[in-house]
Amino acid sequence: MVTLEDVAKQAGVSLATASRVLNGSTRQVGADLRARVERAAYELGYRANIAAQTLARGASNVIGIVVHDLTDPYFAALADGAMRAAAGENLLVMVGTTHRDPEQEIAYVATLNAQRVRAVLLVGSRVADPGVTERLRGELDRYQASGGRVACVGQDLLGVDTVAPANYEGAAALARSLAELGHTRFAILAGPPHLMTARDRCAGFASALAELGLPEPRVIQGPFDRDGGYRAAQETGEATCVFAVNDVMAVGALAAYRERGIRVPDDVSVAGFDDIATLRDQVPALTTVRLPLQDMGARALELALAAGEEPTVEQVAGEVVLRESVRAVR
Amino acid sequence: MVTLEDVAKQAGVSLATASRVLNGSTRQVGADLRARVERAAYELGYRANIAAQTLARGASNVIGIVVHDLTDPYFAALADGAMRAAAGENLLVMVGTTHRDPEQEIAYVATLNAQRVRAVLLVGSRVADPGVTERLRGELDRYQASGGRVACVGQDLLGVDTVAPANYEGAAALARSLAELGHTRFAILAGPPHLMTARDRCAGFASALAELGLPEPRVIQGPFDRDGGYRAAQETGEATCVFAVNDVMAVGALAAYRERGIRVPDDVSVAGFDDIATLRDQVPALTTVRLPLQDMGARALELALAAGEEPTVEQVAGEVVLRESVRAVR
DNA sequence: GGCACACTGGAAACCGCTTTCCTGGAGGTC
DNA sequence: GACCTCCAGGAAAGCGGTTTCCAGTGTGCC
Repeated sequence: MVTLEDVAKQAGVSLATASRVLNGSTRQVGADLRARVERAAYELGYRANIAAQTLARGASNVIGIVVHDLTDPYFAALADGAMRAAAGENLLVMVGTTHRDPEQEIAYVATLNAQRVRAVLLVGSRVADPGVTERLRGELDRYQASGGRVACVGQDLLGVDTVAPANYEGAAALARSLAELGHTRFAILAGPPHLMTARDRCAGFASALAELGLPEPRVIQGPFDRDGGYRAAQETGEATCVFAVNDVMAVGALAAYRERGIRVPDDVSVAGFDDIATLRDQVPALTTVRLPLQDMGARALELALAAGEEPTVEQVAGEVVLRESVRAVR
Repeated sequence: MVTLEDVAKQAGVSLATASRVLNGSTRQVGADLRARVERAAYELGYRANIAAQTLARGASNVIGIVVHDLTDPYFAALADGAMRAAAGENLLVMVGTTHRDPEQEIAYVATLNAQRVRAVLLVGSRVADPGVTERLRGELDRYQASGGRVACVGQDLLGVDTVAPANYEGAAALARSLAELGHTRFAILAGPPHLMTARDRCAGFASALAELGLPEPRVIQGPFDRDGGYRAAQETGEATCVFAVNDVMAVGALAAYRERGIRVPDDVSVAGFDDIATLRDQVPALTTVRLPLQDMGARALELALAAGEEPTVEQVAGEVVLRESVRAVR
């Protein structure tokens, strides 16, 4: 491994000079020494040891992103947005996937703290478990105490900068749009009760229905993924309109109805949430609530990096997008 | 920031002892000292500084994965497989996305080298540009010379451990299956000519047709993504069977046909490649060549970590999966 | 009882780089 | 011409760990 010292020696200069030339510094270096150093570095194929730099500078150029599942396009889009923003700031990205295990999430924060990453982005729904939240908070406190920056995408549960999609309001708006089409008997594929995102969307939808004086929707819980939607769709009974709390579940529901010969939207209307790009070509096209996922990811990074005294919570509105998977009744 | 020295001081032991207790070592430490150190570390909330550890140990516990685009489910699946494998080995993962820019890929290798990561995984098609390949090779050489490990998923172009999907053979097998259904007039949505993956799949398909004595397929080039498939599908003319070199393009093609009132598979059969999980619920279900993407990602990491003198090239077979997007003719 | 040996604990060298502090020379001013 | 300032270059002190080497102690064996 060629070190800075090798370069300095070959160029016939001091370590300090070589460092100043190669790795940026406010100090000037004379033209000929500078050239000698650059030449030596090139000839030797020098690559700075970033671990050493990080140690000496006391600051790294890495950020960490913790997501639940990269193969879920929702997280992929958020992560991608954050990574583009990071690339723009010349930051490297460390990605951890928890596969929905909150313990893993806590462990990642600890590890990223040990790595002294500049910022940590927690992407994905918080869970409604005070114990877990408490311990996560503890780990974050420790990290922040040593100068780490944190932002999260999801719920404002941690007292850190947060990009919060308007799950409740978005679902409520969707409910009103669907009610306007004449639907009265609703079902909600609600996901798991401990996931705040699922819960908020479910609650928003249900409360909008209540405000309109419509009958209570049938709420069917289950996993937050495609198969969860598929299975929950078996139990929607008489409902003429089904709201899945995310697009991936909605696609599962579409598959279930298709198999059973139930036509969407003729027999039942289906709506999702998120507006996942990969699913835009579904047939029938999915009615959903669009979230600007990439922007949200990028914004979270910005929030984390901006110093901000008080934690900022940024609400991101969703936009109801009516497509062919729903139709008007009567 | 609490350092090991703080812990040692609080526990009343030497730095060496504290290090041995907390950060793993072959050496034993007496029970009471051990307990004192652990207690002090806990009380102070000590987190080892990994940059320092990396520097001192001369080896990091990080690997790098370079992909083209995380929001493309193909890469997401490969990356996920690799990340699961990495988690099993207790390695952290640094992910870089090139957005299909080969220069970015080279730059990432340089950066990851500077980070002294344990291994680098290059995921995604090589490009048919000798200049780029040459420079990438140079950067990899440098990295490997200093003990770095490299593996790649895609083509065996770099003289490193490679997991190589059988693009040519898979496409050929698909062509034979489709020919068996009676099709004779084919079109290939071929993607861009410089992408080896696209090129190999296209060539495999075409040559199998040739061997069967069938007329030459119409080859339509374009981008490797959904919109590329959508646009290319405008030009398939008289073909009764269209092969898109990946699933995402095939979905684009399906959308194009749908819009134009061309029924799949009644009017035209469509097949893709990869068997992307997120697209399994497409209607009509996509005929494709299944690749075990997650396994491939995991395997690439294994290859990289295993010392291997000679670079291993591991062929991964694809499995033709016939679904409703194709039908027999005549 | 004496001696070799295994083992635990600590001092200190080192990993590769940054940055402070110091030195000497060039240039400017009165 | 003396004095001051400014600046380029180098020596060396860290950054926070790991690990080698050494010393001291307790144990086993003859």
